[in-house]
Amino acid sequence: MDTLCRSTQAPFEYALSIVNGKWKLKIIYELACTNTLRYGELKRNISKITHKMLTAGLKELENDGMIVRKEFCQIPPKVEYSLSKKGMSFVPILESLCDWGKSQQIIENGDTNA
Amino acid sequence: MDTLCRSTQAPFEYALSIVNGKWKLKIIYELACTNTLRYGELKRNISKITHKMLTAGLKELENDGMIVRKEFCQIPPKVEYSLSKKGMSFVPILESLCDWGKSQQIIENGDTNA
DNA sequence: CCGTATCCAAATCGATACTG
DNA sequence: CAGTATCGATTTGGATACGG
Repeated sequence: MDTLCRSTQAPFEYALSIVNGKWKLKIIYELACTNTLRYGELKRNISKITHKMLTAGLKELENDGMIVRKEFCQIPPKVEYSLSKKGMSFVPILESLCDWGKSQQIIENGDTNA
Repeated sequence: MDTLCRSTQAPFEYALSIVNGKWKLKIIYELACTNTLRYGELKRNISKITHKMLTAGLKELENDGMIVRKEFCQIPPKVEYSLSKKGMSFVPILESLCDWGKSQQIIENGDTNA
């Protein structure tokens, strides 16, 4: 097993810089599930997240080009968030993460480590 | 794009509970690259990590069954870490993360978000 | 060499109030 | 409704000392 090596380190760090954080993956996951969500919907969907954390997370992901923020100029305000192209290209990784989680949850008993 | 849905949420949270953390993925990555590493080698390889963070991260990953800790009873002590079966099953995800990072780094210019 | 414990600084978080 | 600002409280993190 040596498909990972020093040459993959920079891309790896780059990916982590975007995705590593307490709420980042959850936000992306949520948008991947539902395509488009308003701020309040995200807030309600992501259990335990606070206002502050969500706004911070959304801003960072937007700055990193992962999500698109669409603001409707109206009163009361309305803002919709969705994944960008870049964000969508990340979805397969979320899927493998889910698959992995599922398979490991199933094992979780007769597990003999290597 | 609706391959992710409510039914994948539990596995997703499970995966995050193991892998979400400032250093977890880097530790796993490092072990995936080199198979077996002593504590001191890990410490040297992972840039910026401190003693405290590394020991904490290793312990959690060990508790979650991702890595195997092999202690040699000798003076001076020697401890080797490596990925468990479970940890190894996670490596493909690291690879896709690297691939994704690489492709996005390449784009990073003529990028028109969706 | 590896790991634990401790102390203190710094970053993060949660609740809340306020603006457009 | 969406977002910013602020202020304690809690958590995390770094440096260091010590023990097996």
